[in-house]
Amino acid sequence: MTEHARRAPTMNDVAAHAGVGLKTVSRYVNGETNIRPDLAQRIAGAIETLGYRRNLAAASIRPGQRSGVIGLIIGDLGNPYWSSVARAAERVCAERRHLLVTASSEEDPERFAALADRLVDQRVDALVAVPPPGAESSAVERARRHIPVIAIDRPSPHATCSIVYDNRGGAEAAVAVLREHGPVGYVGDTLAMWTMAERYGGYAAAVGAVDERLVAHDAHTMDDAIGAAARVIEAGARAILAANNRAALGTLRTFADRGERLPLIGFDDFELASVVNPPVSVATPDSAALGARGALAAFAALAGEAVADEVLAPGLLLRGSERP
Amino acid sequence: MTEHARRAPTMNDVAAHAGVGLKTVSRYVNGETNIRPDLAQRIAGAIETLGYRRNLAAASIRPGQRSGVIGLIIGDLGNPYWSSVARAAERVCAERRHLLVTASSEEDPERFAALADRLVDQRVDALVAVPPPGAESSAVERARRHIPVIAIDRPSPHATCSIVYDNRGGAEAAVAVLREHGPVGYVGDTLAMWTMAERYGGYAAAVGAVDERLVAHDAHTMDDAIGAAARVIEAGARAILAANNRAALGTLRTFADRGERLPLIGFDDFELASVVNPPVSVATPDSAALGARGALAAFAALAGEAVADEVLAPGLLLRGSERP
DNA sequence: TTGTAAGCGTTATCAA
DNA sequence: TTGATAACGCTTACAA
Repeated sequence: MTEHARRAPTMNDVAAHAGVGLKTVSRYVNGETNIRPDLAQRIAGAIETLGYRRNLAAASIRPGQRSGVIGLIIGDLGNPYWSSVARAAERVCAERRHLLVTASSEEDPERFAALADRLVDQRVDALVAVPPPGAESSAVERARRHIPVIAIDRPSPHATCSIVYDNRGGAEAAVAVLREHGPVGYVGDTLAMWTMAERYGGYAAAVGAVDERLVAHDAHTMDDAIGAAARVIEAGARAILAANNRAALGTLRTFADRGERLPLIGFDDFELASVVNPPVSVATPDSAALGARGALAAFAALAGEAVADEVLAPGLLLRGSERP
Repeated sequence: MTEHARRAPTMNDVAAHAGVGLKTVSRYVNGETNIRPDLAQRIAGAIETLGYRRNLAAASIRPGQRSGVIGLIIGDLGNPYWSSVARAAERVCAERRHLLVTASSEEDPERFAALADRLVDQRVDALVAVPPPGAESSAVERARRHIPVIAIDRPSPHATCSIVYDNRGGAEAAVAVLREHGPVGYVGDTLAMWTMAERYGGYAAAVGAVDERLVAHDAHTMDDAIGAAARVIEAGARAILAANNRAALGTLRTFADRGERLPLIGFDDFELASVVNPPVSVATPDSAALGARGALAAFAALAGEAVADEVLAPGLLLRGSERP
């Protein structure tokens, strides 16, 4: 039951048990080759019988040594967009035999700062983070003094580098497709979010003169999105750009309520987007690519390589809903 | 650029800078109260100007000290079911100011063992893990000698305790609802998976005499699931129990292909299950509860409290698809 | 090839 | 209340 309460055997215990010096055990454990075979045997036996496991935390406190752990701060692990980022980052870490500590900021600057500080204190080797809107800068700056910090999804001026999607370009491309059906409406969330501002910027650039009645920035919740979509449709929109997946779902719900469907392109892919009828087209930042590139940049920075900002081109997945 | 290359200031540096003893800084950093205010001031100043961050990894190597990190091994972070487990566990950890290292086993016993070993080596305080089908026992047993190990989703005989859902009961309840419409078909994955075997067991118990033609255990991929569902329907099923969400999606696709819909209850909730028409009913192990209870059990074990196996009752979410 | 001794950054002991 | 001094489990000179 309380088996684990017993003091864990140390490298010293192994050395004593095997009747060799401490350093020889260290060599063995670290896979160094120059060890007499019979000693190696004895050490292996001692490790086995004692149930010895090396203490990586202890090994890593020496300067120049790394912990083999990467930190990741995303918005919310429960959101498919973010969990996809995390999964991709985890995969890159696993290939390099690193662990990943994942934390959710809930887009709260204070929580973000606390998590970033904690991760630095825990001595993760590098930090991949989605800076929340607002005053994240000091937290990033602080972390940056100790470890490489890669900002993803949104840029951060203090990060080692930033990897973001071309949200603006994605919106422009979507509008270019929708425009032929008539006035394009826009349903999105607050412009305080960098991604939203970028997407709206792309929309505005593509439509030329923005008709404010065709635009909604208050799709904060699903209900808000439903209302916003209804408003935009009633104002005369003949096609809709929904600037995130909540807005897209709300718009779909509004279509159902009104018994009328308009050409629609959403933003951010969502599960089952391909299952509803017609399948929903989306301009989608490939979240997996974000996570993967972020982790890769972290490893590059750790290896001392130069890392540069990246802007990943958004794919436009046309599945059918962009047509009348 | 390479700001972080500089050697990080240590507690000793702070002590020297503030002109106080090492232990006094330690006291200050650990929030102990018996410190002369003026010394506290000097220390705070030194910490600020030096940009000192304490090294939690170094602090935790002392026996009896904990790392403040919990390990979690799930099937795949990219799967909403598992990411929901992770998110719930993370939330419980965050409340207790702990970090969570999440790793995906991909249901591979070897990968699982490697991850469990690594997490123990990294000295996480406790391990919450989903044991993959097959020979996980030795890995759990090994980890168990060092730290509490909580098995979730599936039982493990070597774990400190196991927290699972009543899959059998959920399947029985679902069949009880579907039965009135005629022969109930079953679409699921291999019985080598503990959860599948339990669900199928519940199905078999509820239908009494199983008609093998109405049963498919080969829904490994979405395509397989589509084929399996078609077979079961053609064999005369008048209602379907889909034993995981892939099976449910495949069955929905088959309905669409055939232009015919049967009463359906799925297993494991999925995003947008409530959005498709009609909304899909599911017998759902509340994955969030699994993660939360798992983490809570880990903390209980760490606190020296007795922990016991738990079987969480599955909820049956009837949304409409269970009717003709 | 092997082992001793000196750290690494922190916490704990204990005498001042 | 304070601060030498000794751990903690490991790695790394440096000898042997």
